[in-house]
Amino acid sequence: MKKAATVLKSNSIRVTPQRLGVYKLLREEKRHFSAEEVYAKVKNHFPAISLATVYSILELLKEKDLASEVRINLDKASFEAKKNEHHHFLCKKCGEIFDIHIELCPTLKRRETQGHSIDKFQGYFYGVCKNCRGK
Amino acid sequence: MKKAATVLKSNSIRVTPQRLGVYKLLREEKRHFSAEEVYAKVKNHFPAISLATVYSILELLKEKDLASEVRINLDKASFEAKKNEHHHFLCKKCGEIFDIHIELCPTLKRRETQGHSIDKFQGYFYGVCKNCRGK
DNA sequence: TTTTTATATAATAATGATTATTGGAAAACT
DNA sequence: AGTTTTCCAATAATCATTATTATATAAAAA
Repeated sequence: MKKAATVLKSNSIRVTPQRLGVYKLLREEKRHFSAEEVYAKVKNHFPAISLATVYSILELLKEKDLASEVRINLDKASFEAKKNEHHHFLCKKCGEIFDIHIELCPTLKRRETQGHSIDKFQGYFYGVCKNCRGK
Repeated sequence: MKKAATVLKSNSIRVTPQRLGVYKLLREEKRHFSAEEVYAKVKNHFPAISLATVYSILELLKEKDLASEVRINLDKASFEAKKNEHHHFLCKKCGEIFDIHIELCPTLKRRETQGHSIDKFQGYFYGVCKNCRGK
């Protein structure tokens, strides 16, 4: 895997420690983070970083297609490093988000439906996760 | 179709003019409303109603499964009267939300995946709607 | 390496959606 | 009617996100 700094540069993002910190966090821990969580984590390395900076870095990574925002939670956004198209599952007990890798049916893969042209499709699943089942 | 007041009663919701107003709006105009839009509309009939009341009524309708909340928009919730399971399309040009009625593939109809049990599936489509295409 | 220049950051403040509170009004029950 | 319960309006409070701005810093130029 390419070094994080190289990826940023090749996307014409000026490399700063804060940006590197946020991007590496998303790439290395392969889970979903709220902006607050990113802030808390990155703060360990850069105590002076501010929440607003975290938001602006996340926005930048989104624009450059290095991160994506998931809105399966009703109250706040989650962020993850960009991966192949996949879908999400939200556990209503523990609140954790899981990636769902499922091959979608042809109907959902169409790039057009009812006259609308489709750029992107996101599948959101809700239920109880395997850890919480039987508790 | 049953009268709105009857539906509320049979769901053990005490009928008040405000509740009736909100519920009838969602049932009769079959589109998606933000809380602000519901407020503006219902205000025509009940000038004294407050936004907080609108939120609390929407919450109540959701609990009783008479309305549902859609979060295809990143910044605010949309509400609609409960219908059969369907999916949503958000136009990135005009911001309008359209219902998408598509038969799901068997994979998505499973009530279980990767060990998680699934209550609900929501498909979100993003793109350019038929009205905005070719503009 | 130093200087320059543009951009990024920190530290607020501001905004906008949603939720909590509270006192008083209306409905249901006795 | 009197009592109790629930509802509602009118804030105020909260929480996520965005805007602002003065200072700091990375990359480019000298």
